[in-house]
Amino acid sequence: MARYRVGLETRERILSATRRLLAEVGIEGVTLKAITANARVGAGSFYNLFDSKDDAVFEVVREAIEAVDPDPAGAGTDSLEDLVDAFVAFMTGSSPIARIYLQLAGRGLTDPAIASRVLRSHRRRVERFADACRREDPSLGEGEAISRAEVILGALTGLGMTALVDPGFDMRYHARLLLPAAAGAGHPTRTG
Amino acid sequence: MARYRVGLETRERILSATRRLLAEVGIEGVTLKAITANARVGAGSFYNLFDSKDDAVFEVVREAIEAVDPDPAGAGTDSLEDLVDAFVAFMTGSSPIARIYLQLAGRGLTDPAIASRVLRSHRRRVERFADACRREDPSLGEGEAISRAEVILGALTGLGMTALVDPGFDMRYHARLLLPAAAGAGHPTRTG
DNA sequence: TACATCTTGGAGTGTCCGCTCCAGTTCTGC
DNA sequence: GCAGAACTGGAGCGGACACTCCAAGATGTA
Repeated sequence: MARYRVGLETRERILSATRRLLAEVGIEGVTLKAITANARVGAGSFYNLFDSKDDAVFEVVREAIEAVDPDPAGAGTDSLEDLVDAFVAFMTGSSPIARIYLQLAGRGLTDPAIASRVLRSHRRRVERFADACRREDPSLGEGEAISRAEVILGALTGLGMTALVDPGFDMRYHARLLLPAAAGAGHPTRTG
Repeated sequence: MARYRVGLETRERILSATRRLLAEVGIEGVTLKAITANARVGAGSFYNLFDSKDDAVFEVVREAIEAVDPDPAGAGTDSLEDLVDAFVAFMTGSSPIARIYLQLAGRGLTDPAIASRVLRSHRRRVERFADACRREDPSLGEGEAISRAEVILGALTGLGMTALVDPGFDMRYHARLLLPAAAGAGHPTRTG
């Protein structure tokens, strides 16, 4: 929509403001008024550059998720431990995008449009983890690797949630417990 | 606040309507208007019986969480597998409270009042899982048991989230992977 | 029965929201 | 340096929201 230089600059200013606000007040607190005030821009300018408020929010989240990728080139050099550590850093680090991401996921539970976007991102991440699993243990089948990835990633998400709600929770410690655990589990087993 | 019989009945009708609406439209879609219309009650009656809309929502969630407890008496007879299965059923079963619970947790990420309620419930559940871990392996220390419980529960929460967003996801299968996995992990270990 | 207290409905209040509209301005290609 | 398209701010719209107010009626108590 933006073609002139000034328009593109305004667009960036709006995205910055949105990013800042998401970090400060979470996804529920971000209003159009706050965004435009923060970006020093009129509502008309905003709608000249974005189709809706959510459009800007999604754009910010998308960019932020891309930014934390430890191997954006897809060289396939990251170990499972690297990925887990990166995820922990992502959840507990200074970037607030993890909180936003989980809030979006929560919304996705009743909003199909959001759900599809969240799922797409989740599946990409599962693939990445599965690849690392197979690199670590080449005898693994593809399905097994995906299962392990799903479990580790699910666990990390849940632990991240706990960490975000409970500041005293040591996510790194608990996440590390997953590494040997996941390596030992290949098939669903009855224990009782 | 309610003392007469009619007031108590109205209160129940309001809670029923809230419960029904939470199930149908999720936590974001529940409005006061919808609740009062559904309960066939005026706004004034609502506020005669509840302090706020959230009050009614929390009450419903609280009751629902109590209802799914497989061992409400606290007899200590539930195995880890029982608890995991119960959690899976809770997440994938017909009751919509799991979805609401996760949505509340998401809100808790930026709303401290909600966060404290969510955390309280989470800690109770962790304790229950930890007790089951120690029953399964009495040599376990208290801290170790809590760690295992935290990991299993975190994983279940994350897997539950995936299951709710992705209807094709087999949560039961993946949750079972956690059982032998958790049993083998006691201390954080470096693997790389 | 007498009467204090509780319950009721729903019109109304204040607030906030996302978004539209548009007249005026700035930008860029030619 | 002109034409036309892109950009701008901000008043204002329509509607949703949680919540208040209160007169009238129902209920429980002595």
